[in-house]
Amino acid sequence: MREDAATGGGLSTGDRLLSVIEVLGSQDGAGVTEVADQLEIAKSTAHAHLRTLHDRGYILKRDGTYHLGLRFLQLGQAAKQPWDEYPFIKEKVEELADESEIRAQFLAPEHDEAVYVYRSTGRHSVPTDSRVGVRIPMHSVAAGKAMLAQFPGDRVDALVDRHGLPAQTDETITDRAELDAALERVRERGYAINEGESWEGVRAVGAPVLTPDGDVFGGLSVSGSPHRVDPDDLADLVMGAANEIKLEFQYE
Amino acid sequence: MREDAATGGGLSTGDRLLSVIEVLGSQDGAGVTEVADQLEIAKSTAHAHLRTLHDRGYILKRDGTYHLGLRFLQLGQAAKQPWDEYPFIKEKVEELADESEIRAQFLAPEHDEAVYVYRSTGRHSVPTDSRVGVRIPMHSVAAGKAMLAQFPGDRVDALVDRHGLPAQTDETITDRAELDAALERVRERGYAINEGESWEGVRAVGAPVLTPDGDVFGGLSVSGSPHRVDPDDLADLVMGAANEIKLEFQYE
DNA sequence: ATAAACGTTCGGAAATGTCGAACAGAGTAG
DNA sequence: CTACTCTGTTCGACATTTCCGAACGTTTAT
Repeated sequence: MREDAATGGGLSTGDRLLSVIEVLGSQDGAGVTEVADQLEIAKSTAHAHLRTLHDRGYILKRDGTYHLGLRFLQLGQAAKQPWDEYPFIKEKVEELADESEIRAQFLAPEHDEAVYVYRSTGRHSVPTDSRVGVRIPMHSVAAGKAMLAQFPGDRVDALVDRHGLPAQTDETITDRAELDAALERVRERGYAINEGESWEGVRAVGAPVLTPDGDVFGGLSVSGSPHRVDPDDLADLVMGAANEIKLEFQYE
Repeated sequence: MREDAATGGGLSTGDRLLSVIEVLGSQDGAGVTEVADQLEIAKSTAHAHLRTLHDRGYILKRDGTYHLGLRFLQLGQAAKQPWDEYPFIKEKVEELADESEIRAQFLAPEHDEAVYVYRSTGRHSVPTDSRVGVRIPMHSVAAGKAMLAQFPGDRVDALVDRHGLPAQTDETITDRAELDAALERVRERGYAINEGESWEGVRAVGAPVLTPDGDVFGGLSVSGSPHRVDPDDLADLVMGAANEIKLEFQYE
């Protein structure tokens, strides 16, 4: 998959350990042979890695296959902590979902991708945090485009160089010039629209969340089927919420 | 800390990588030198590990120090998935918190420890998932004792051999005979009580959550200051909720 | 009962992680 | 403004480790 480890002073063994973790995370449960096959390493090697993770309590055996253990839940909470420090972000997401009666979400930029940090489906919500932690290319979601539009040009350049503009649907922007035009429109309007660019038949309206200093802190969006998402109605709501978060930072 | 890696076919490099992750997770942010000092390894070694994690997108630099990245949030969600498969568990925790008007939680047994999976403080909750993912010795919490009481004797033996009975407060059970007596009482009554054994001034009532097959699936408990926690009132509520979860499994 | 698949152990060859020293850069105190 | 200290970074060489393949034991399927 990646050869980055050898290139540039990384540790290939550690790299492989992470690959093993990813294999276990991307499916529910895998055995020694399955891990070895997927990573194209010897069974005995896969076994050694799994043993390391098991001895340390990071994975466990259930029904004869290995699974990620709850230690990752602890690490995940630790990783999320910087956002939990500002509880009003989660509150605003819930407010937004309640008022708009569609899904609302807050995404954070990380390593040039957008990551779902909070999500709410309003008062009548299915209580599970579906999609939390999921990474998605920034150019393919409304909140991501809203953030991109705030980045300096060279940062966008670097991002596109590294990841390209992978298509999620037929509507995804895959052309650099088209992206620039879209970002320019976002800056003019102050909000971004996603018209089936990440999932067919899903429309979203997103706005950037800035710190008082003007740094991009994340992106806020609401999404749902097109007939329930009217940008003219929702843009002010989303931008307002984003701005309220910005103001809350003042009192920290 | 641990020398387990060398002993028994583990990979010491991978072991060290996990240690680096733990250092970053146990505090907010650490630099190369700090990691090296804490693990007593060369700065250049710590640097190599951090680079590996950084190149793979697992950690990131913020304000000049390294922090866990949101990729761990994704792994954490994957680790939690087996419980999210049964949404009624989370629902029952919330019900329990609403009805008792104190905190309610569901803990899962893993690697001989109890891990907070769900937690609710009722309708007027602070919405953050505080304590989720935290690991705690089973003998020191109500839900943990409730689970322990269901384990076969040799499993309790193995657990005590491995971890001992570390004290959290002056009230924590640290004597094996005393633990056995306590577990026997739990079995008689059907529920466990925690009287300041994990935190001073916190009382809890817990019950085991079993599968229809009789396996221990987890533990449910409510907790709060003693004057708000009357075991005679709450035991039936907690045991009832635990039993309802058991019944829900039937329809899966 | 036989076969096939899986997890596990082991030794040796080859690859790689570790260390320390040296370099560069940022920040601070004088 | 300079000197000093702290940080993060690079590099080469040695020693350690990882990795593989083959063989063994165990379970599941035919």
